[in-house]
Amino acid sequence: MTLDQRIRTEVEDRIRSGKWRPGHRIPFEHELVATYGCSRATVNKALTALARSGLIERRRKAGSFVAHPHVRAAVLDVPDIGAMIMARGDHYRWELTASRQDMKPTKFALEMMPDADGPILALAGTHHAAGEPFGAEHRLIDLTTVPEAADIDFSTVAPGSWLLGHVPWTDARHRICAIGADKPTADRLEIAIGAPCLQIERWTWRLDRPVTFVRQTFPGDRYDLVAKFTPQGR
Amino acid sequence: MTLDQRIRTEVEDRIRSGKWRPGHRIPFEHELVATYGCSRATVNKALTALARSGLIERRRKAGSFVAHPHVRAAVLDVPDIGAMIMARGDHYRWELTASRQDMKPTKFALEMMPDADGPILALAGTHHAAGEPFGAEHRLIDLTTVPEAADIDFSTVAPGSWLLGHVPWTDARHRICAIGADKPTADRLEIAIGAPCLQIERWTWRLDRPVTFVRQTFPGDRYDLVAKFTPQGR
DNA sequence: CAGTGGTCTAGACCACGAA
DNA sequence: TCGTGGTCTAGACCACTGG
Repeated sequence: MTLDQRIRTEVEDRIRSGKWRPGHRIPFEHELVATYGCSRATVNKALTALARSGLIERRRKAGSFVAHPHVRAAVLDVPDIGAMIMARGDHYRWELTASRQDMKPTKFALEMMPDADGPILALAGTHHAAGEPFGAEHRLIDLTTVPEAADIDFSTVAPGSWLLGHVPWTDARHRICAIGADKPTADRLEIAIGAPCLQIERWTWRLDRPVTFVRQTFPGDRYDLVAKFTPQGR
Repeated sequence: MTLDQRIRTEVEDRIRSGKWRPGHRIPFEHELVATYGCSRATVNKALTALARSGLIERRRKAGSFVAHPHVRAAVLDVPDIGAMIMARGDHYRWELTASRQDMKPTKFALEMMPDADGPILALAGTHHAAGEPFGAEHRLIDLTTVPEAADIDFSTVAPGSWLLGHVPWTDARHRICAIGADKPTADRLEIAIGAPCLQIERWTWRLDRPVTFVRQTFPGDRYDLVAKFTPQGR
């Protein structure tokens, strides 16, 4: 273990154990320099890392303080659906049920991707796990941002998998909610109308250009989102 | 803007714009030292930050490379429900409907908090927004880890708010799913039995000791989870 | 105004790993 | 082998800000 790691973990341990409560002033840099017998750069590196992770706050002239709990952030893995299904040992299949290329955004596309103004590729399909419908997907791809998508055969590769591997993106936004299945979705997923479903909508951008919008609908009993995380602010 | 920030953003811009594709070798540290006319420590600081954020990978002797997209991580804000409701301008009220202290974990508690072995505080209640039921909550608090909780009046303060401000935690896990409302939940939320609901379960630990388990159930039309994020690996 | 953290320098030694 | 990144040092100057 390096020295700056050691300083960081020793400070962190005192905070996580509650020995240093929120608001407590931790030793000045020059005090830690004396304690550890190292240079100020090393102490500074350790404390700067703690500040960046949100565990402490630093104020010039005043010192460094254990941060108060503030916003809690969860790290939520959102893997490729096909990879996820295969990872748990089930057979995966993507079924493309509709594909249409519009030169101008349709009403639905304008609503979901208000920044789009050129041609849009609209896809619909179903993810199958172990032969059973697993989730329904509606997707819009902005062909101005991703012209290559026009030439891809999305009946053989799921659009999510292809985009994941071929299109860099810089920002994304998720919306997660519970809805009752409507008639077309219920038919595609072979469930009852009104059955509770988890719906995930994701918008993806690349440098302020919209890349794709996707709405995925999963029967409530077939899909859980799981997130493990540690606090950002204390 | 500091020099290391400038180096970082200039490298980052080239990557995000696609000029440097995944796998591209970025200049060696000593080359950037010559380019920017600064010391190696400054270049190292910038590149180390980029590596920590997952944008580049660094290999001794070989150099630094633009990372390939790998796992996508979403940062999901999970604020205090009361604070969230008040933040959007609605009146918030917490209604405690049940409170029980068990010296030994009940069957339900053992299922949800298998590590618990001592007294458990079991609470149930409803969050109200603008006078309407907003979400139902079932909560277990491990009184061995959080003995202070035994003396708190949870009819006046929501347990989530109190725990958030008083109990440090080190790990948490979320599970998010869609379910149909059962009879008791439907009654409390004033919705139909079977109506789609978003259910969030959260386990919280402090240094391997269980702190609390909570199951929150929200009518599907009243609660969305929203997550904004940027990619970790490119 | 004085002391803190923020940043930077010009060196150094070392471990790793590709050649 | 030997160039790379990883880490560290002993200094320095400065901006900010609390007393």
